[in-house]
Amino acid sequence: MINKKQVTIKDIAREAGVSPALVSFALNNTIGENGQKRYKVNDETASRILAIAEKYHYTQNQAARSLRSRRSRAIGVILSDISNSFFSSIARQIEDEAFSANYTVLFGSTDEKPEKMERLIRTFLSKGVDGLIIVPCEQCEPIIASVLERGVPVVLLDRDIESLPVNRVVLDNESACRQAVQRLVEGGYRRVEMISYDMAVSNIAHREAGYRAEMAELGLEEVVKVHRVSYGDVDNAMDGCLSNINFEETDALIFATNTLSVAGVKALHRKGLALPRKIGMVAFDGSEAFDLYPTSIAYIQQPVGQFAHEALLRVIRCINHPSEPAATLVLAPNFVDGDSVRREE
Amino acid sequence: MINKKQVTIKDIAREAGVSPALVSFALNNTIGENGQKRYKVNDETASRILAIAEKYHYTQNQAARSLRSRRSRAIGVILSDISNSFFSSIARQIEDEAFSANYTVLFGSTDEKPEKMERLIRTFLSKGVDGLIIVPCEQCEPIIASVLERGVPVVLLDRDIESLPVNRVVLDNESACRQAVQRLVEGGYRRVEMISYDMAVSNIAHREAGYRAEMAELGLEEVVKVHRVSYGDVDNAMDGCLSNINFEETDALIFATNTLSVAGVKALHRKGLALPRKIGMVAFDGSEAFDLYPTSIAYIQQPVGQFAHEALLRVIRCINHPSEPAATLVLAPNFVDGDSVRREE
DNA sequence: CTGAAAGCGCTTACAG
DNA sequence: CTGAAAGCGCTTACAG
Repeated sequence: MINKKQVTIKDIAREAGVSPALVSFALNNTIGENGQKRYKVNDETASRILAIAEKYHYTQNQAARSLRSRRSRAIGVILSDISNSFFSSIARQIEDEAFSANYTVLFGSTDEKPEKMERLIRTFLSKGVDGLIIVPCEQCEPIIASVLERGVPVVLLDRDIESLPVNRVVLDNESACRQAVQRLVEGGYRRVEMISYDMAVSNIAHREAGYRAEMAELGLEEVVKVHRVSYGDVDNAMDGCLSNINFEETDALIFATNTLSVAGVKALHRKGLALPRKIGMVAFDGSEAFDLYPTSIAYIQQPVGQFAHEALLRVIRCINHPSEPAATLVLAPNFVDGDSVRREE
Repeated sequence: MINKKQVTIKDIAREAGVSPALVSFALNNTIGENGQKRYKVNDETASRILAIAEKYHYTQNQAARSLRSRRSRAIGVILSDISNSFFSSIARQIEDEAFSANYTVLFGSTDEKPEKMERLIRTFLSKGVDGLIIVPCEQCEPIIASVLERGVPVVLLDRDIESLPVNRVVLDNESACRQAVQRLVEGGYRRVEMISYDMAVSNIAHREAGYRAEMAELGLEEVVKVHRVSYGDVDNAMDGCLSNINFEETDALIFATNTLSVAGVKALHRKGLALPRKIGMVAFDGSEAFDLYPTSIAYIQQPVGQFAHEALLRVIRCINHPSEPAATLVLAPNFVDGDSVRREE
């Protein structure tokens, strides 16, 4: 920014008749997170300094501060796609809470591409972020491992990389899908299949595992079937996927992500398959799109607020206490009931 | 970030047997936007330097760079709410294009509150952003004026503040709503009313003005009516708003924003008012929610990509050529047809 | 084409 | 409780 005449600590020091260092102390004590002052400054001089700072609308030069203190008070958040509602909601909450905690946040979207992940991490690191919240994509374990080696605080969000000693906040995906199976079977469906992504990430894997486990538990292993569509043009892929399903046999579908769920309902609609009579379903995450659909759709609700809150909390804690061991937080899903799990007789 | 042993320009200089300054020149020439080199470095030494930098995974310390060059290569983007799909799509596009242009972006959401706007601007400025893209909210003219006075490059997005000498990228809101009226009237509706926000921002004002102007032009001024709901809990507000409308008289509704449109369709649905027989409508922006609705809904489509692209382009141009006069870009809306504007006889 | 020097604005030990 | 000094890593004129 081209600032004609930015007021500096020196200007304030001159006017107050003290040293620049003292101004720095005074200023940072007001900004300090907890009540206690690290460097005690005479209350009187402090308030004189603050008054002058106020008068000139002094704003700290973050670049100088970061350079010297090796802290940027910025964190990087790397998501799959910030225009996906699940991630944009999380982004919004992180933004708000980070702001309150006096941090700014940089967002980046990977589109599930490891190259983008790498570029984003590099950029954010050169910007000097104090920590990273990351939704890992396929094949990015080595990248994240190298970040950890450099001692950068990292929290993995939504998806896990089990082999890494890293903080994580994830959903209990297995139990989520177990519950989905249970409800559908209780509702009168038997041949429950899953539509998932062709993507090697932990949440997808656990959702599939939960589905399989519960089907087995209910003695339905012989009808287990997971259809996988590739990430990208979902609407198209979904039409293709559904055309491979024999709906005379298949009773119900569980969709493994929010995007798949919305695309799925649309595709079923296009095929003229009536919910819940012809086919039952459970979605992952709610959507505005369901509100106007004639049948209320049951879905697995993720605690978005908790995701955001916990991830931020943990990354900040990790910044302030780098030696604490990494922790895993598994959040409980909430099943939201709907008519789409009740076959009408 | 606590970096045990970050490689600096000095380390590279030592290994290459040159001065730190030369390393800086060499590095920045590769990074330089256009082909021409500002400081010419011997090709051989340059490539030697680059090889060493590569070898040690050198990443520039942005804080130092910003402090010295007074450029951060960061821009701040202040929106109403990044979890609103219109804004999150714009955010995503800005993020991508900024990344390609070697800029990082900071996002902030105002929730239409001038205090938040002010805090965000202060924070971003202290972070040293090179420029700002702002969706102004009510009562923030003085704040933005003071930013302009400081010489900070600003582009206003989506909404205008006419009194300010500032760059802007906005929609031709008036023509958008004129068209909406035309289509509804052509489709057999007469008593067209508008549902808008109780908010003093330019786009809302122009949408209302367009509606009024076209109604007048068609000789329907006596049935002009604008209902205003307050920003916040839209679903609730919408129910309240609709309960004040006599649907024996009112023929059709134009909704002034995307949030109002979705809330509107839902509320009409709850009231059991069938589209398009009982009531016609035009939405502002499309929505996933409409895809599953039995009647296809006509809407005014905003060129989201252009919004993002042009705003970024202009803020960067303004950063590089601060003396160029401010310019206004008015984007054309696109009317997407649907059955909701055709009254069935 | 290359080097030495100054300095961006701040914080951080270190003395007093 | 307060001050003087050094230095974070880089870029930028200025000489050569």
